Amino acid sequence: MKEEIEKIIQKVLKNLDINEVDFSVEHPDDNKNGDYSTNVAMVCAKSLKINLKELAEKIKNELEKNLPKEIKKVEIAGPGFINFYLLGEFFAESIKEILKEKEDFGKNKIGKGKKILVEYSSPNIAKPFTIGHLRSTIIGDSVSKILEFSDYKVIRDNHLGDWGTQFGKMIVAIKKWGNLDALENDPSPIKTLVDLYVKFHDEAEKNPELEDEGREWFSRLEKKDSEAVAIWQKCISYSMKEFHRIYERLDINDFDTINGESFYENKMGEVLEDIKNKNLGKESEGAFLIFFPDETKLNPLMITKKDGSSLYALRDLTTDKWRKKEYGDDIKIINEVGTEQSEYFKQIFEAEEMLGYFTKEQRIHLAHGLYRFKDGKMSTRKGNVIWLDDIINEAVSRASTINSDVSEEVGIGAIKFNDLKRESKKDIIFDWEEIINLNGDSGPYLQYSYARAKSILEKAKDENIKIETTVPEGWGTTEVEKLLNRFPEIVMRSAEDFAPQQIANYLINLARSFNTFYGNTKIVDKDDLTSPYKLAITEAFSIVIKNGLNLLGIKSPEKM
RNA sequence: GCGCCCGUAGCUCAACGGAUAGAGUACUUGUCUUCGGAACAAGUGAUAUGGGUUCGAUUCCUGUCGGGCGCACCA
Repeated sequence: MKEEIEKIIQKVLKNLDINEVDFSVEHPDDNKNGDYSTNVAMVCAKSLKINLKELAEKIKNELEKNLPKEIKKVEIAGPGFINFYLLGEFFAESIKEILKEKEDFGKNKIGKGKKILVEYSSPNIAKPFTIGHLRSTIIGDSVSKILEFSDYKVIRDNHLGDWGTQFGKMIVAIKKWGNLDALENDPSPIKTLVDLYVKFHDEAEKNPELEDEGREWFSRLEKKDSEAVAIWQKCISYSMKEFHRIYERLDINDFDTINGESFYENKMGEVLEDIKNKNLGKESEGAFLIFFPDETKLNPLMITKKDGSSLYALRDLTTDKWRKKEYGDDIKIINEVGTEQSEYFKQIFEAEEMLGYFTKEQRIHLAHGLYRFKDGKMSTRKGNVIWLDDIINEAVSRASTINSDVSEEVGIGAIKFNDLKRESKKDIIFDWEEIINLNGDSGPYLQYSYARAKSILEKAKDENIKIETTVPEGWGTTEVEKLLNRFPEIVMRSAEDFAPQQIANYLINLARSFNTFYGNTKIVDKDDLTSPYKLAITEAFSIVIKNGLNLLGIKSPEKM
């Protein structure tokens, strides 16, 4: 419809001999101002320096000659907007469409089947799966789902942190204070490993030589020293077991590739050569780094250390080069990583452009902010990590006060929604009351609304009432109908911006309009159940909200 | 010190350069003995600050203040 209106306006402008105008057609926030609205008159009046009101009238008159049948009327309002009001039948049509397309409703083609790789989650081996990784996991999963829904060919990539100096340190700690055999029977080996790692840092403060020892063991690992490799592999197997358990619980386990950094370890030579061939690298204080043309804007990027061993940046460049070879030159890559690495990614993107690997359009750093805590209860003290399990368990236990049968779905959904409902680059103030609240802007509220709709439909089915999309007199323009109609457009925008937040906020508005539509339960009386069109809206609502929740990775239990 | 990000009701968040800046929560009030009342409705309450661009600025540019993050051998 939007496109149709744009076309008509183009035509009208042509008739009026006005060319090249950059106008827009949008939904007014307040639907008193119509279903669609255009600023075309204001924009034209400016560039043509003519009287706004006269022009608006002229355009309006011309428009009225060309209106499609779904448009009821056109009006000039406010500072010069031209507003379009649609007939109820238009919205009833989209209800029909929703009932027909079901889980496909909202799909769009903006991806045009192109490949896009989303790197997310990426926990570190032998480290806790923290709430920081949780954010990346939740956002990455949702963005992947949204892109897939929008006809992208999505490659979900879990880039495990399984390489780096930290493993040298880990090996030193295990050898000094740990016991490999005991680890084998340890019920929670990761906790033990983390304790050892913390101990390493404590000891290293008193005794800095330990750091050198750690670097040396990492160097041995890079040279495939058998003892180092054996210990390293043990760490991986303990961690992977733990990660799989967590992904299972979060219902996020459809990664296409789980290649750790170590996978790219033997491919780094090529990249080093590229850097040398293009003359981009320079030595400084024994280390090897890339300097950027404008040094005031971008700090140099270190590639290898003075002992020759690799750094994160080299492994990342190698990873991306491999991806290009594997998935094609025109692939886009999204890294879902915290905001603290913003500058680092700028360096990487610049380097990849200079190396001729990718253009900047192909590289996206989707950054997320930190978790912060309102009450000091779960704040991080030094050396005290927040374990993801503790957070999930608390969420589930709080959700069980709502309904114990589906507390797992509700608790986890609540955490996911809390993460996805806001702009991801901003920090999250973690507040349990906000997260679990059944009435607020929360996951449970959406799930509740869905269950309510399902229950109404169930009841109607028992009473043998059929759903029909014929619009009764005076219907077809309620808030909930209008919002249902907008779902595809919201999905599209959310895919363009990689922003699940837009779907999340839309769903809240939709659920609220639905609950307002039914009012308090007293109003859901016989009349409602015998109104086949009202049931059609209910059914459409249940479909859309379920599709939306799916895109956020949140389950929709039918009973709550 | 330099760079990036953020300052919107008491609190947590919205608003594709557009119309009277929306929600939730908290607080006040009303519907009211529940086929889902953990509901619905009403009310109080905000763009940190100075300048600029624009027909129009929470949004863009710029100064100030406040907060977060990053800045060479970690990832």
